Amino acid sequence: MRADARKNYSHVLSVARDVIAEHGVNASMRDLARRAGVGLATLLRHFPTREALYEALLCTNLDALTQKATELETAGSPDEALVSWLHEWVEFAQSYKGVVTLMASAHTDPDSALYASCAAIHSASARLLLRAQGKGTARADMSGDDLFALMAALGWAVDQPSFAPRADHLFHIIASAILTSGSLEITSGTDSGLTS
Amino acid sequence: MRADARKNYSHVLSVARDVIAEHGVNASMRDLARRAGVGLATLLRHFPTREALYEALLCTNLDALTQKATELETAGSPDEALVSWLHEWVEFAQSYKGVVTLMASAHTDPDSALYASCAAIHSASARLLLRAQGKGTARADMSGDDLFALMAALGWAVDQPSFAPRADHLFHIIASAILTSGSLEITSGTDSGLTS
DNA sequence: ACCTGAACACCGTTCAAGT
DNA sequence: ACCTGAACACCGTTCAAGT
Repeated sequence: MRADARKNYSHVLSVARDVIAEHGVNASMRDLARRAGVGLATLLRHFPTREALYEALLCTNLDALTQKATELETAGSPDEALVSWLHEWVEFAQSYKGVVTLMASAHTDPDSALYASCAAIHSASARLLLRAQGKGTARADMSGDDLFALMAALGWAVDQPSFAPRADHLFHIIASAILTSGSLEITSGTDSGLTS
Repeated sequence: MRADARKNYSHVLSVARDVIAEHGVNASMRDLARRAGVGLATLLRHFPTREALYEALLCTNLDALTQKATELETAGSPDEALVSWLHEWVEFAQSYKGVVTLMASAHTDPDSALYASCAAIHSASARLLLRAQGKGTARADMSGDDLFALMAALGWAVDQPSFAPRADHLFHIIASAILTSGSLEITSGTDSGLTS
């Protein structure tokens, strides 16, 4: 890659970070190009699709997320690990408005630039679930697909402005729906160690 | 309303039913007008916003839904009523692609044409929840807002093509997250510990 | 009263022309 | 190699002109 190209590439990426923080993942590409001071066609050759842009934008976050999952696989109790993982996920979901919807549709489209990242998160989740199920602390009648769907649904909900105020509580309800018992305090008021 | 206006109104509505069944709630208004053989401006004066169109389109469904809720308030056990209500909701959510997202954003916007319908469903849900909580068969630490958020999240999930195959099971998981025990089989043998 | 074409300001895609 | 303006086919909004 030529020097000017590289400069454009990284500059667009940094401007994109600001723009989607403001307007969410459906922000206008044209507007983004304008704010980056670059031709629209230039932006689109670096990132042919919206998803390609977000893949580049989120790859470090997504890698950190799956990295965290592998750490959790050997640390602490299986149920605590699962809850911690869920917590990480929700924090990620809240980082950029609309990112969950994007990933939910990408994770079944092998052509999507986000497909691999989704698959990684999906399988990391499934491993943590399986470990907890082995100990009997997670619902036995749940598949990796179910867990991913619940994660996506929870992530979508907390992303809605109207539901965001209840995010912590919704997290708690979903978490207790996944786990079978014990490790999670149900009683209201106490913060059940969800802070990472 | 003049005769020709009335004819346009109802014809647009019937064409809209087909178009959104095909393309979901984000179908192009322009395309809809074309298919209805009517000027775009005409369509937009009958239905100034997309939500106004869907309010007119869904009002019978939505009325039937809240009607069903009031019936359930006095019929059967509170927990069974709640599950039946949840079932009705999911069926509605699946009737038109994207309708849940539309309602989730409408339900906090008093200016939306769908606001009243959302509020009606919200409060009907809250009443059914309260009755079940009175009998101790629904989580005590859950508000009407939480229930509505869970309903929306579930409705969103089953609307995603990738999650639709697991719709029944996701329904089951969410239902058992709301209820405390008993009427719904949760996991084999073990008591779920979901009691509040 | 009601309908309509057209102008407007957007959007993402594509490509020939520039350096 | 890489960038860019412009043309293209869309979108929803608005309004003056028609009946």
